[in-house]
Amino acid sequence: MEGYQAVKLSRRERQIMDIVYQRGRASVADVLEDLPDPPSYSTVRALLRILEEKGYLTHKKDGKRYIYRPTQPRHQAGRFALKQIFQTFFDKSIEKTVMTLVSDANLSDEELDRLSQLIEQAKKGDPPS
Amino acid sequence: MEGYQAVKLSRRERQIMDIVYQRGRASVADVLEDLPDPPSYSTVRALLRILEEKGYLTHKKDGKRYIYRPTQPRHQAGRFALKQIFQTFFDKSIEKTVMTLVSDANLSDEELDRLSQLIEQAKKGDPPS
DNA sequence: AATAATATGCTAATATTTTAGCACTTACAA
DNA sequence: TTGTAAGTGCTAAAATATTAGCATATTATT
Repeated sequence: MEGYQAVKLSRRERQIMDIVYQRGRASVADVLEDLPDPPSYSTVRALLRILEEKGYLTHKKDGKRYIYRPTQPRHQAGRFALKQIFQTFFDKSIEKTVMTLVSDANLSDEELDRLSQLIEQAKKGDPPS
Repeated sequence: MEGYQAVKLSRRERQIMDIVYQRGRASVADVLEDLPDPPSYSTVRALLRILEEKGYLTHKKDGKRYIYRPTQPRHQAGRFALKQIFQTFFDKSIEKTVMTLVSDANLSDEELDRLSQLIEQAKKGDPPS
């Protein structure tokens, strides 16, 4: 039960993992394109190789180039990252975190309706903590 | 409008910022206590000094020791961090992010009620996007 | 006022991260 | 096929981050 161990990653490694998660899968060129203060092509390749060695990424060949993907499913990594956030910035309160998201989001009526539904379900289904 | 530039921080710097945000304010000893794979006291002092130089922290004296605080308010840093998360892991969808939080949270009935209220307000107040 | 305990200031060594570059491979097109 | 463009593999240099340790300061206690 490890999750997305951003804690262990260096700055560049983290940036790259974020990019790969955002895109779902990425070539070296893709990553380079999205990287802030972009380093050289070689650098990106080296980092991708390291991340693969560490087990965070895999690659497969696509024509002559490699396409990298995260080994951990995105949803799972996302949950881990969220946990980190609400523990660090929102007094470990999920409620506060949701409040902030909803307040800032400017969601559409449909989105809000779906959320209402979800909350209703939660009320029925789960016993209060 | 910069926010919490985790992107620019090294691994240790990030860990330390997280600790200081979690605690609100922290002495060197506090930080050391919470750091994973804890380094030496000296190390922590050096990193805190660097983070202060970079403008992320300030300190004031409390008796003979320094107490460090973030310069950016926690709420603001939290919003920035959340943005990063839902962009990276949830298709830039705040709705998906909230869904995940609420599903996983096992919130109490009271908390759920407060959320319902918030959503109702959002429906009335803000025009749909 | 002297001492002990607990801080910080600073500097330099060490370790890790980040980088570039050269040698080799592969896919494709002339 | 052979040339070329666009990849990768690897290694070692350079830059940054991390660390320890000595010198000095501060506070509280005796």
